[in-house]
Amino acid sequence: MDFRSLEVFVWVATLGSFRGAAAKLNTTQPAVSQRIAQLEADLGVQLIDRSRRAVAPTARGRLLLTGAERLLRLSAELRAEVGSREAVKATLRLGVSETIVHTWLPRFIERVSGEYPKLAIAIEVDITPVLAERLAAHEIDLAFLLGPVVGPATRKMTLCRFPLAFLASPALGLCGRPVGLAEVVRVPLVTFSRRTAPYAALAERLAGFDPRPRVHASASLATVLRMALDGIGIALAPPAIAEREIAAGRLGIVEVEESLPDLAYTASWPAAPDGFLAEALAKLALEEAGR
Amino acid sequence: MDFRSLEVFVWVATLGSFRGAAAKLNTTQPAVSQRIAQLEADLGVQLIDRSRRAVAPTARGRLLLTGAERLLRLSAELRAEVGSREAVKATLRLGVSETIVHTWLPRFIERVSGEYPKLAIAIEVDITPVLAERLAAHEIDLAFLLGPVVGPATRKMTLCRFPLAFLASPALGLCGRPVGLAEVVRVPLVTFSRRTAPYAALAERLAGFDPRPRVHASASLATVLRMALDGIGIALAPPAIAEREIAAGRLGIVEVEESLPDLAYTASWPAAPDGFLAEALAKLALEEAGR
DNA sequence: AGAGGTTACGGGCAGCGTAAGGATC
DNA sequence: GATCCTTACGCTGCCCGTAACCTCT
Repeated sequence: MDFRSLEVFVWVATLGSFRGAAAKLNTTQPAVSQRIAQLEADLGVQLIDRSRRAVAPTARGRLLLTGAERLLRLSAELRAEVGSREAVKATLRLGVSETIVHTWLPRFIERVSGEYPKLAIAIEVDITPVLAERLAAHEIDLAFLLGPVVGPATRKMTLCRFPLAFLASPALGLCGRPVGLAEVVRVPLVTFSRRTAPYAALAERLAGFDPRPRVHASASLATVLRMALDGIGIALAPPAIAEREIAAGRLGIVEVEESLPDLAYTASWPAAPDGFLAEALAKLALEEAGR
Repeated sequence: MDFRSLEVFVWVATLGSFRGAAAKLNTTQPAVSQRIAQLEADLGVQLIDRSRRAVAPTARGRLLLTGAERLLRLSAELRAEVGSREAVKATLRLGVSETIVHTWLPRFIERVSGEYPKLAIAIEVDITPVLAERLAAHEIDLAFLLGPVVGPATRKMTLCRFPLAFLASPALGLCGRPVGLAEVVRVPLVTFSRRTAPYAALAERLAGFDPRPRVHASASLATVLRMALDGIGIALAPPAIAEREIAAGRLGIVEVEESLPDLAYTASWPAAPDGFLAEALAKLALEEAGR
């Protein structure tokens, strides 16, 4: 009975699948089989009921599950307490919204590399709903994304709020004076992907307009900016992602009275026994995002 | 960081010695060295201060010590909770007083073999003070001996009480009628080894007699009985050890008014992280001793 | 000089991945 | 028949024990 076997068992019992546990643990399915078989032989007890398609822990297995989760949690806490950060050697899969990539993610990565030099971070950039799914499927360990993730098995921490603004090329002549929304929407708007919360909020706000304003959506925030820079449309995005362009005068903030809700970004991670590192990184992210 | 490394570390930190830990864990000193070095590399922290003759844990090491003890205790509890007794595979070193060997130890061994078929028990028979020392030195894991063991790091459980009696060969003509102590001590007494509590109690009781009664002491209880059977003296011992001889009429109980204190036997085991099995066996012993 | 910890080296075994086999829906 | 778990097999790497070395008292 070692930590590794307990970890494998916890994932098999939680996911109800040997293959799923193998995928989660970056190993092969026979390796998982072998560890479970060995654990059962070691304890002299059947732990997993394999008779059905979806495997499930037996009564004894459920007993072990709670105990194993506690042991793994305590061992992770102990590691964090006595071990040096320099010695943390692992790979953490991080999902991030593009907004964050263009704001404080570089600072965060720098900070993590300094504090955990042996920690490898695998970054996945995608829109919030995709990341939320991957988080639920345990395919990423930590995500910085828009709004809280629903689901009981997820822990979260609010990181930062970005106000939304209309960003336009100065060539459009909309900057430097108060402008009504009706005037703005004569030019196409360019914003986040259709499946995101800001797009939905914008669509709701524009519902009454006739003719219906044109709204372009891009899954790539960099592309949104590019389109605004080229005068194709007005970007609805956090000014924070375009600091350089605004400072250089290539983009300006359109002074619209009506405000859209801020974008609240949160860190989310599964409340799994290996979530301790994710929580530590979330705290670091909070520090960096707050600057 | 696995259970084995934590166990090795706990013993090194507790005993203040690599060699001592190796002896306790039935392995070699280099193996202990390697495990500690590996644990330190794994955590990226120095855990043991080797600068002095008696090694000691560093500040970080003390942190790890408390956490490791808790983890080991919890894992032992988890094993006991979900694992089957048939699967318990270990060697437990048991120290027993000779009295118990001659009474309920065979029943106890039988019972343990039934409940824990893969558990090997190494029995050491000796007098209580020797066993208490060996217990303190972690050279035995569990002891059934006379009276409680002093020491803060020891847990105990009262098992049984044996009344003391004077056992004499019927040829001496002392059985079957009330006899005063003064008459008894005309014959030499034969009892436990000089270093034991019953011997001390007897010596105190006989302090006022003149001439001083002769008292033979034997480290072997079987020899005490042999001497009584041969009429060399009167045995002061629990009748329970001589049931067969009494039933066969080869020994009789001398009816002396003044009674000596009962012998109270206890199970004792170190409050070490691996004491869980010892505790379970002590409970079994309590059941068998109570019959 | 002796006791105690470290380093070096060789053998054994557990654990993993690949590949083939069997059971269940 | 497709999916999922088990079994078989070869390999790598860890861990242990033996032995030689270093250090401190």
